[in-house]
Amino acid sequence: MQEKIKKLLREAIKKAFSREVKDIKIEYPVEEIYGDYASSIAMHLAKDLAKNPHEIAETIIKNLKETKFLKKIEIAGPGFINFYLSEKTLNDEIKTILKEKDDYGSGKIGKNKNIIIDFSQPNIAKPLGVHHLLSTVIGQSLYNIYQFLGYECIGINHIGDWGTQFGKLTYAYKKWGDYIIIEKDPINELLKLYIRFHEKAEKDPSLEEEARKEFKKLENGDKENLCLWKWFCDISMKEIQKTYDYLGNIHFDYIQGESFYNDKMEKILEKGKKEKVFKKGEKGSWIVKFENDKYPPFLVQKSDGTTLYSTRDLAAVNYREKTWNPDKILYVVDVAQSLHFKQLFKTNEMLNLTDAELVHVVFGRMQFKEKKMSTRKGNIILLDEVLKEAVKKAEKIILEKNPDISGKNKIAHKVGVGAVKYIILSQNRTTNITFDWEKMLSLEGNSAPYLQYSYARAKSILRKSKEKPSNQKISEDKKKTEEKIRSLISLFPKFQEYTLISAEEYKPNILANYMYELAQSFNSFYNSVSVLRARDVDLKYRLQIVEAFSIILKNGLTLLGVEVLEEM
RNA sequence: GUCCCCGUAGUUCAAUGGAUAGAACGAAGGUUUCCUAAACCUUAAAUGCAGGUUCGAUUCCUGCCGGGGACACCA
Repeated sequence: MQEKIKKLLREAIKKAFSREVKDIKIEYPVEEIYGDYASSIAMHLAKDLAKNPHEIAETIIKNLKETKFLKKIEIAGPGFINFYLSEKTLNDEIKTILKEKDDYGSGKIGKNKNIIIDFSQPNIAKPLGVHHLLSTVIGQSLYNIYQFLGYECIGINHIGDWGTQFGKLTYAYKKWGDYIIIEKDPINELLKLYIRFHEKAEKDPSLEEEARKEFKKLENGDKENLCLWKWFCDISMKEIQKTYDYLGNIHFDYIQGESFYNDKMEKILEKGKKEKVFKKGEKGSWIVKFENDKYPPFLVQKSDGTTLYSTRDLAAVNYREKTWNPDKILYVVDVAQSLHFKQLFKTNEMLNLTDAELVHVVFGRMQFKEKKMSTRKGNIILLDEVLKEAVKKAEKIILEKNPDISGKNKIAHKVGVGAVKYIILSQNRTTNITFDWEKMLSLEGNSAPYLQYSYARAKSILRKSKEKPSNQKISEDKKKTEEKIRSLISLFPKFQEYTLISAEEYKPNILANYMYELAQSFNSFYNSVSVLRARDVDLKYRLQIVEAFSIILKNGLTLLGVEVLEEM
């Protein structure tokens, strides 16, 4: 709809003023009385054309080619053109929804395009903390959205399974580790070793040097260290996978950690040095320098000859280009790494590794009210712990609200986990997120359970509609009924539009906010319009609306990775 | 010191340069003989400060104040 209006406006402006307007923005008016869509184009053109906006708007309207799908067009305020969709357009949309079902809202704009989404990136030997939710859930949602729009998506988990940290861990294990204890509770015991290392290293900085030596041995293929490394990885991944499973709907096409690039970095280093993009730094290290010192130097090889995160990222860009020839690569990573990605992207340009669009999908930090969270010090809120608490809370509420329902465990799991995911997804990713237990465990208001509940209500109506009609007489406020119906169905065509904007901006919260608005409108409708007690045409029509609503809600929640429930 | 991000009701968050700055939680009040009250309906309550650009600024620019982060041998 948005696109259609855009096109019509563009043509009308060309015809009337012989101007090409590239970027016409179609807005959603703040109030329903201002229509379903609006454009402020007349005001933008006013200065250029030296005419007043009203006049321009009138001329544009006169030149609109096709307006049959609209009920009316109005000029309002300082010169807005407001578009009102006709009932027929909205009803046709309902038919489309009922026909397309699970595919409704999907698109083809991504046809023949592929996109790599690099997300989650947990570290080996450390448990998933609650802050890992951000990359994992945002990344997965973008994956779902892009796939829905027709892109071929390649989800990669770039796990942190290489680097100096393994030197630290190896050193710590050799000194204080115990095989049997670790096998019993791998991640926690490895974490303890890691913390112990940092405690000791604070007093004795020479340990850092020891750790670097261990890592160098590892990188040079030392058998013992390699064996230990492999073991650390295996036992950790098993544990991490358990958490992903519990979170649900998390899917990676490839798990290619940093170690995956061990044999792929030499080529990049050679290329960089040969092309003089890599320059000699201090003590025999290699760095990239940027034009006008726009960014600080980018270290790509350490003075002892070993590699870094940056080296592996460059190798990854190269590998991904050669393997998939992607149109885009998204890095769903914390804002703390902004500079790193700026340096990486710029270096990519200098080395010409790929012409794919590289995007750092940044998100804010998770902040904690009480203490600073640091894996090194061991105060970390575990993701498992948060999820389990949320499920527990959901269980409690089920027992209060609907104690006779069957499948309580499953429902509690979907509600609890969904709620936690939704909190992350409903927030604009660029602002820092404040963690607090109360918020994480909140199951009302703007939350996943609210949406799931709305869905369950809709499905309940649909189930009951198959029973025999009550045939009671009802009196209803006709005007109010019409209003509620209009508000609800006019939101339907926007599903696709918001999905598209979410993808363009890499912001699932745009979709989430729409879903909430839709559910609110449905609940308001539910409250004042009776469906099952309506008759004949009304009954049929209202059932169609309810079904259409349920389809959109399900499709949208699926994109967010939140599961719907038939009953709750 | 340099650079980046963020400052919106009591709290946690929305708001593609547009119309009366939206929600949720919390507070005050109301709605169940009727499709699931995990709901619905009212009320009170906010753009850090000072300039600038614009017909129009929470949004763009400058300065200040406050918070977070990054600045080569960690990732």
